[in-house]
Amino acid sequence: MLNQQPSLDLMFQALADPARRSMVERLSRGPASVSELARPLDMSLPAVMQHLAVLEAGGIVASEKVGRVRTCAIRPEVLSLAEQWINQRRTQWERRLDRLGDFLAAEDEETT
Amino acid sequence: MLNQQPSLDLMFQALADPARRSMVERLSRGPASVSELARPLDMSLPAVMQHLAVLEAGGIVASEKVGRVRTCAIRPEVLSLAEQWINQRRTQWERRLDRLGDFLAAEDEETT
DNA sequence: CAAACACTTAAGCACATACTTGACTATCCA
DNA sequence: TGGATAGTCAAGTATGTGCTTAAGTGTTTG
Repeated sequence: MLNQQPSLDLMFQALADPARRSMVERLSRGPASVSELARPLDMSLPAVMQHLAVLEAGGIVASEKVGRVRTCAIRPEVLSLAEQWINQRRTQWERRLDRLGDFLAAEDEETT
Repeated sequence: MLNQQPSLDLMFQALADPARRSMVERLSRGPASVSELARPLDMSLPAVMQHLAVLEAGGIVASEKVGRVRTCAIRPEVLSLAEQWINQRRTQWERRLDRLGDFLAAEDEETT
């Protein structure tokens, strides 16, 4: 299938859980099976599957089943969307601060 | 007060809601009062206060009350932490892909 | 001083999340 | 073929989230 026009809601939601971030962290070092993702997590396999579903719903991760193993991988372009949203708000704020700084400096200049 | 050593959990959690992102978006254009944040949102003031509390718990926003108005502002350094977490996973994945590409290219070179 | 303003608190409710266990289904391998 | 492997489905439960309304508390302002 491999569709996906993911929402920021689901993307950030997916990243808001330590188990899911641990899975992403593992996947950032390369593809992995479900049980590989599960190994370091102190919870049942079904629980891990549910986390995986949340990551897929957020578009952060894609997976494909071959034989009896499901292999998971990161979707970096979606990760990048979340990154960009944050970056845009942050830099807008910081540009505003800079302009304010310039304004205050100019005003100071004027009065001296 | 102004303490804060925020967790990724609470940061991403805070960003995972459209009302809260709308508040951040508004704040990225400069400080605002609670009712200013509430104006475009179709919900009661108490609901907005609860969203604000989530944003503060995540460290994304700080606020201070002067007289009867509470003024809110973005904490860009915290926003930057979330950004960095994503960026690190994404670039790690992409570096891996690059190395893999190099490897395949070299292998191809060898066999021709 | 009284009314309007800008929150703030508390309580309650519907729905969503993060698990669990138990049972089941396909591969794969000896 | 039969057992181990890797994953999946279905329920059930406890806790968390996102609202609401109703009733406050301080702060201006006419």
